[in-house]
Amino acid sequence: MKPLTIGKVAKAADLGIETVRFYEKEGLIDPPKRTSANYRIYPERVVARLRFIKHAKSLGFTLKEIRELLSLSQNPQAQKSDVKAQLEAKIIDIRKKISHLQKIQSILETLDDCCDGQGPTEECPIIKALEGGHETADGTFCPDDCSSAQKASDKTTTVE
Amino acid sequence: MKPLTIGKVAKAADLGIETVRFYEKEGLIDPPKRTSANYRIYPERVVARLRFIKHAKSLGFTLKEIRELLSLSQNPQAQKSDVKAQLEAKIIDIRKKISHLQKIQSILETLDDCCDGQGPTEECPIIKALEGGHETADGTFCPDDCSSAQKASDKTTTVE
DNA sequence: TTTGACCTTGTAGTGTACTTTAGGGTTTAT
DNA sequence: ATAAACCCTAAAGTACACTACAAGGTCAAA
Repeated sequence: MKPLTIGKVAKAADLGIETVRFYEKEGLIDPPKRTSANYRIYPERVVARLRFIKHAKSLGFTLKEIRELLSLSQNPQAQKSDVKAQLEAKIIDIRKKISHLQKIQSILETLDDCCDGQGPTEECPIIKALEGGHETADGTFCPDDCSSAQKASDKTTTVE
Repeated sequence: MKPLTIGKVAKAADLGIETVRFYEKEGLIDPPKRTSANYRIYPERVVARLRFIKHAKSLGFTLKEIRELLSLSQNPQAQKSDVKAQLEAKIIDIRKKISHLQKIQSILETLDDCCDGQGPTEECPIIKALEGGHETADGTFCPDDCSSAQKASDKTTTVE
């Protein structure tokens, strides 16, 4: 009755039409059959697949990783443990990102503490700290002596 | 005596030559004067500026934000509180990223727990969950009923 | 019948931060 | 003198995931 055109599947999966075509081009969904007017007509199950893509993406999987997950889900030889392994790799990945951000957060907080926010930027300890400092093994900045910079700053700004 | 050419400042700041030229094009460092052969000759202080850029970048600032920080540091009208405000905005930014990743992490762990990793992918509860589910206000996936999916899976896989 | 909503293709643009390539000229060391 | 090491420009390429545009063809309703 109602052929499932691209606009309908896009709406059902809450994606843009262009995105659906893009996913076809990227091999994430199969090229569907066409009407005589060359319109794409999809089977119902493509909606679940598009939802899968959307949800996996929101959990931090890249399209490349999603392509792998989809091929696992379609391969009768594949084991659930293969999917589980991909998932666990992503968990590790996310944990690493979190701990990197936490490290950055604590450095930013240190820098924030080292400036009292009084006066012009000429003697700004934050800027001074970023001009000096060094990098740790992972390339992240690390201030050399923020606390002493704060002391110096205190001395110059608290003389009354 | 030894003119500070682009190769020397790049090395001193631990950046590629191309990156230094790129930062000039992007307005992060001033165009330096040139020799008669059109070679760039830098003042000493450009090294501190490049180090500043590198360090700020490693703390999660974008080039655009760094440009703003640099213009604050050069503006005699600017207050330290302006720099501090930028820093605090970035801290909030990083905190948001961390909490988003923590949310994702817990969802991924839930999904991981809901699969025993036994057997082929046909009945994979992880894939099933990602095809269903819904999105929360921020667009992140949320499984509908992972525990019940696990129960169903248990039933089919533990019959002996 | 004509208007508007839908569909088609291919190509180009977006943002971020570079990196690479092509095709030269210059300086320094041997 | 010549070769290696350095410098120059402009443009294109990279990765990621779309998004927009141009220039059409098709379908349903008023």
